[in-house]
Amino acid sequence: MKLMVLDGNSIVNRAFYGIRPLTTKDGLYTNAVYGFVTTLQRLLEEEQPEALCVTFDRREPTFRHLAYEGYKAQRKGMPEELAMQMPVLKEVLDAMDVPRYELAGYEADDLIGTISRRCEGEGWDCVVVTGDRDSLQLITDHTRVKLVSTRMGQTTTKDMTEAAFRSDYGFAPIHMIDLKALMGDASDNIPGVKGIGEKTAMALIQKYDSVEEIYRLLPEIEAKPAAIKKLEEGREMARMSYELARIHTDAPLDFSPAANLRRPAKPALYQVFLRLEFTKLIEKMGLTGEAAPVEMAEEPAVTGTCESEIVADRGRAEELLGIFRQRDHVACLVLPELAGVCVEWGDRAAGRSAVFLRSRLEGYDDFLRAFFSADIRKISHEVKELIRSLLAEGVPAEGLFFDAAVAGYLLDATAGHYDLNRLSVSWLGTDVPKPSYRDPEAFTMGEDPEALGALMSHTAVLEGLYEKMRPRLKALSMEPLFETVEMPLCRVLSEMELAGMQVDAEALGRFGRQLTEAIETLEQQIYSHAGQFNINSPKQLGEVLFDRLGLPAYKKTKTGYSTNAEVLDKLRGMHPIINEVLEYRQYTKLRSTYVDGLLKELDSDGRIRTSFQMTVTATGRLSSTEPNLQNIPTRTELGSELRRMFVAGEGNVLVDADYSQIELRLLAHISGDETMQNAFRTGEDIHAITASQVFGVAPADVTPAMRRAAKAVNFGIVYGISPFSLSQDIGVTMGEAKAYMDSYFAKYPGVKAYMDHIVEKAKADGYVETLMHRRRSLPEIKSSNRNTRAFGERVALNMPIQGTAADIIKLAMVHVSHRLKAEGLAAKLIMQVHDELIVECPEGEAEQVKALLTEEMERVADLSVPLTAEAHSGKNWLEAK
DNA sequence: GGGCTCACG
DNA sequence: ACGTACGTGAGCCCG
Repeated sequence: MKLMVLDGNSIVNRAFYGIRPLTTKDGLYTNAVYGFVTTLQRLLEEEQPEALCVTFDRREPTFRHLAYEGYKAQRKGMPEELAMQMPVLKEVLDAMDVPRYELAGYEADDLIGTISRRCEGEGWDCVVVTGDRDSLQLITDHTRVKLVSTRMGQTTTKDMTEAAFRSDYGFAPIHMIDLKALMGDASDNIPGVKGIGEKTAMALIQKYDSVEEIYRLLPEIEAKPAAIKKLEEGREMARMSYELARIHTDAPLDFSPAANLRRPAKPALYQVFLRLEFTKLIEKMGLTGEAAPVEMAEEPAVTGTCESEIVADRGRAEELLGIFRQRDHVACLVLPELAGVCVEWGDRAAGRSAVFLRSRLEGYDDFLRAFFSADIRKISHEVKELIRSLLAEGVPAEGLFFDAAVAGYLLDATAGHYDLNRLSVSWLGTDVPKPSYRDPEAFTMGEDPEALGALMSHTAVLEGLYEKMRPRLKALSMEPLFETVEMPLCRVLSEMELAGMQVDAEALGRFGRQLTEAIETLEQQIYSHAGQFNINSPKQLGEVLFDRLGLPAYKKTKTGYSTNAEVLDKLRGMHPIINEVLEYRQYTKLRSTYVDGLLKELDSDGRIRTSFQMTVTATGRLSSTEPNLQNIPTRTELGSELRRMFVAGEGNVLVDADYSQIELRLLAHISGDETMQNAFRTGEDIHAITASQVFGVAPADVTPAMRRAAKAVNFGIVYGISPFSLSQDIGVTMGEAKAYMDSYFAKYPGVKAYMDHIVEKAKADGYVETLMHRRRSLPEIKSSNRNTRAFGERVALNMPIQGTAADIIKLAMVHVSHRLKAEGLAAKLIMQVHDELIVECPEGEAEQVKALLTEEMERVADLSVPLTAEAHSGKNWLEAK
């Protein structure tokens, strides 16, 4: 029989510092609890112990404090963000029915010591889990310590048995106490013997085993005279330290291993996890909310008694459409492939639902057209996807005015996921597990009542979400952003995704073959220097460059040598292999990500269709996936050749319009800095003007190097700069970088003031926002961890700027799209790359479209500086830039 | 699945 | 002493 005992404080601390701040919608910190629970789950799986318990320290002083006033005196208190999680953790453990032990006057260590001895006394084995090496003294034949350590963000455990300990330390575990008595322990403020360090102490204990023995033989022991002198002087300290380091195994604890046998979690655990929004864990641990008080318990279909129906005749469908038109709104979800529509209406007390299935309802297509017309107002989930499937079937798709995923994203942009279940958990406190479609066929035929019931529950959740989220959007002044930007954008993006971009597949193929030739040559050259190896493996490449060829390794990563372009660049000229590897990397990147990657995504009509993600980024930007068309190369000449492969369709051209310096203009506007605003009003090259002002030279005397430096500072400011990173970026010393920044801030005091102000404001509010009130909550900024806090400060500087730029271009997209239609043009918006829009249109429309694009893009925001956009047209993307 | 590298704004 | 610019996505390696 085996009992596992956790050092609660040690594990929770490790979890807290190992995971980025994590909060629920209501601002409750949960990262330490989450880390603790996942660690515990992993340990249980690994060890499969029959019994389990956790020990905690208490705040009261212990006998150690009484014995020595310096004991742990310098140890800092727990940071507030961690302290507030402790009661929550205890609640979780109680709900998991895991016994926990704490005792005034004793540390967790002493309780663990006591527990392990009692286990042994009753013939049990004991596994101690802790990050603290003190506990190693407890190791015996029947007690093992699992040391948990976090290095470089990686959590590893090391099993310390008696044998493992001996091979590491060279003496028996119990003499860990003696070791500590000599060398002390800075973290607990155990003094040890002054002047005796780890090396000497280890050697002494290995030779003489114990402090007692060392002092018994003192004058004659084998050690340097200086060490002997120090030992003589430190005799008292050693005795005291011994007492401090010795873990007590006789605490007055009411304990027996059998009382700690593992028990199933209580139903309360589900409720607690819901509150903490641990949906992943709920799923993984298979928790259910049988006891959950859910309005939806009286759910339709499942019981068969409710007000729900599968609509199988035209007349009834007509009748229901009439009812839907009378209502303020209804909720709807569709099945994959548009195989059916589930509609829910009425309030939660008297909800009704109906399912319309293609397989069961004659005239289903007519129903779709009627239902998705503007006279029925609908709330739904993932409206962009819904509109896309409707448009693909030729159904206009109107009247969708609320998307729960998009609303959820606006209300918490860093939540990460907005599936209905998660939204339901965090907004309604109930969960609606995904229906398992055991037999998809039967389901779409309406013959799987359980799955049908689940679909209806999902639809029913929408109404609840709407009722909770709408007032919240209003309270945060987000209604205009939601109603005039995000919701209309759903349709615009659907249309863009459907349109796609035409690609010259033959040219792309040719380009790929050229790359392959070059790659094969380079491969041979590289092998000729170093023999065959996998050049794509950073590990193998690192070994070749730094071990075999002996080149200097400037930088390391968590796992070994760094071989990135920055490092290799410094090695240029030291060996011909370097240039070859850099070229090889460039070519293989182009071939695998772009040539092969894009050809894989080519549709049969010669066009590539990306998906735009509108609920992913923390700042409000879009992202593009499968394939990502927002990172097509442009910075190198060879790479930009790929843009030649993105072409306009027959008889068409591409019109490309981009904002000029939108983020810096927003910085000038938001910060109110007059000098920077004036710089933009002159309409000249902003980086050159900055250089002239920062370096104090006439505009005509600005050298390219000065402009480069000024540009780097301009960018750096927007990202939340530090002298170190600026110096890295432009290759100057940190002192010089600091000087640039100082003179920048002297020239643009408004920018400096803004930076200070926004950080202060973010600290006070716990969030930052854009001009249109798009919000990002920022728990990081109150962190007690320096690095985390510094990250929060940089985000506070950057998000309002990057996010406002995102607001602006999104609004422009909506306006552009509407105007292209209003003017009866065949032109279509097909692409967005953060500050750039691409329209495809017949050649004859090009001039009109250029004018329309720049006009709409410039008009959407009224800033204190001009907002300018430039448009060009061409037969392909490269030409149109 | 995480780490590294590299493509973009 | 430490770690070091914001926001993304994809391909590849390796445990």
